[in-house]
Amino acid sequence: MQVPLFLHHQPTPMPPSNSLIWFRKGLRIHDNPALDHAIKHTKHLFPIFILDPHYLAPDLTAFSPGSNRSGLNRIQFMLECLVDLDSSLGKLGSRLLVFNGDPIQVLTRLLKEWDVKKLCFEYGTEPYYQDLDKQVKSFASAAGIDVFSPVSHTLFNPADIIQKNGGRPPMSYQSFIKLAGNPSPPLTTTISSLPPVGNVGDYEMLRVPTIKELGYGDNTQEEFSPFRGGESEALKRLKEALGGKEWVANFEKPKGDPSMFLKPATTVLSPYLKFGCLSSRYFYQCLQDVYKRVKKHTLPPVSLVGQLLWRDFFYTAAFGTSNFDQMKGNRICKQIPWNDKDELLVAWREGRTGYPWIDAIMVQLQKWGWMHHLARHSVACFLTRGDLFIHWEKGRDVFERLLIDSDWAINNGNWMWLSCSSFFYQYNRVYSPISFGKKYDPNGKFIRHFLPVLKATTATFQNLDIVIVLYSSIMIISVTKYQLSDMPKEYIYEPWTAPLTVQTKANCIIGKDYPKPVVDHNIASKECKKKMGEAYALNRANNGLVGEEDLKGLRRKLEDDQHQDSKSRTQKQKLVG
DNA sequence: ACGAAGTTGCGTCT
DNA sequence: AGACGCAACTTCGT
Repeated sequence: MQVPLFLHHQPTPMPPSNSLIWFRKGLRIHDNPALDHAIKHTKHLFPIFILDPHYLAPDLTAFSPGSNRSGLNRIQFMLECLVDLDSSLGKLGSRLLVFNGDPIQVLTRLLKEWDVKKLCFEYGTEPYYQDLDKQVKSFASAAGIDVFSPVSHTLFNPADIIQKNGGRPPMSYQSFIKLAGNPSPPLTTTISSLPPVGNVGDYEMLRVPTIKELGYGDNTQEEFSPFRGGESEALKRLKEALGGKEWVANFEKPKGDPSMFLKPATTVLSPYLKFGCLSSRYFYQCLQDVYKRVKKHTLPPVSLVGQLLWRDFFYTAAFGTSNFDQMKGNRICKQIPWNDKDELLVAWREGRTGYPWIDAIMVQLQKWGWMHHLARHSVACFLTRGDLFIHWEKGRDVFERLLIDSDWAINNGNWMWLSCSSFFYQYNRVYSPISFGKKYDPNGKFIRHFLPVLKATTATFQNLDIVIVLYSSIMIISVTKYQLSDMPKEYIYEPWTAPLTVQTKANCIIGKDYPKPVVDHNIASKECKKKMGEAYALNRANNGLVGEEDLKGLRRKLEDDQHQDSKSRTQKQKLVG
């Protein structure tokens, strides 16, 4: 049923006044309870978005172009979301007012100067929003401003689930499902027009800025994400996905092919859910509608609906766990003596581990800001418990910066999952950086696509710029030298095993044109499993309360053991030789 | 206390 | 393609 907007009867004696909707996530018109509420009984509506310099100021010291919090792909994606939102608001007789500055300062000033009586914004469950919103709400209540802050980013209210579970978030998916039940349906109101924007006073009205205007103009990124931001794009993408009825009904997440990139094996709706361009409740309802029209469909956890529930599962766990984004002081996180080998971290980050499958995925991350979830698993396992034994927080930082869909709860949750720090504990199951990719893509098409030329790392490109100026012909040679694409498929996953004649013919000498593997997977994974076993034992013995000193002690012991092992390996090799 | 189950491992066998 | 051993984790429910 559609109700004309200004006929809503409000049992309030007050005359219509000014409302402000503050967009943060939830960059959409459809199923937007904060917007729906903001337009009721309202004379003027001020729709605002605040560009926070703490988040967006360019940072030249970061390892990739962008701000200190985000790479360029996600900033670009967000700006596209804002442009689309502005255009949608425009069609309804309004517009998006964009401001620059500290959110609290900007917001409190605007509320005062515009005589706002009602402030609406989507509830934020992340610590960042919890802190921010506490300040905003206390200001509003002192100033006599009504605040409406509905939970509409997730299917459920995490607080409800935690309460139902006796105050703690459920730690397994099945127990979460049992508690969750069915989500409430999305709003059905269709907005046909919006109250006019009031007099904005002396403010200079910014349009949504471009990447260049934000000061990232001289970026060295060579290829941008193929995914465009915005609600319109989200709904288009959703419609396309839902059109494949059978595909939706038969979707099984673990069976997806991580090497598909021209036509990804998943919906790629995650970035739109992250920014709230797509309502999770609307998506959920659309999926239920498809299920009703087919005979048989897959079920959680592997189905598409199951994926939405995973999202809520992690949001709930994150909301109910202090220090969710770190190992120390995190009740649910195993204390593990990860090592601190920066050169290995950088090799992983820049896609030069010497394992083409791993490196190609990391290049896809740099260029596209998106990879298939199994590809994420593969590289996350490799960095942490599988091969390099580097802290999951370091990998988390890289993903958080570069993924266009990076989402605080989900990203941290998955890093704990993959590193066997929480949620998942079967550390003996290690992804092979060789055979895992091979089983989907035996010819190495994915590798050949993402590793044909030099990677778009800042350092490399800075060096190259100089080369271009001075010796342009040499540059061309050095680029072609890095080709891995001609490596025969027998060796594409393990190029170091190719005979020198093959390497020469492929124009790719291992150790010179493409790196040698940074670790031997067979040895490294065995050592990692052993370390995990000892770390688990320590956590068990200390009943989860592992102190700094305990961890230091175990780290020393493990390093000694490893030293002994490698010594005996060398001796064995000598004997064999 | 105990058993069952757990979104997505690998290698080897048939 | 599917089953099994590998070696064994935790959480949840009884």
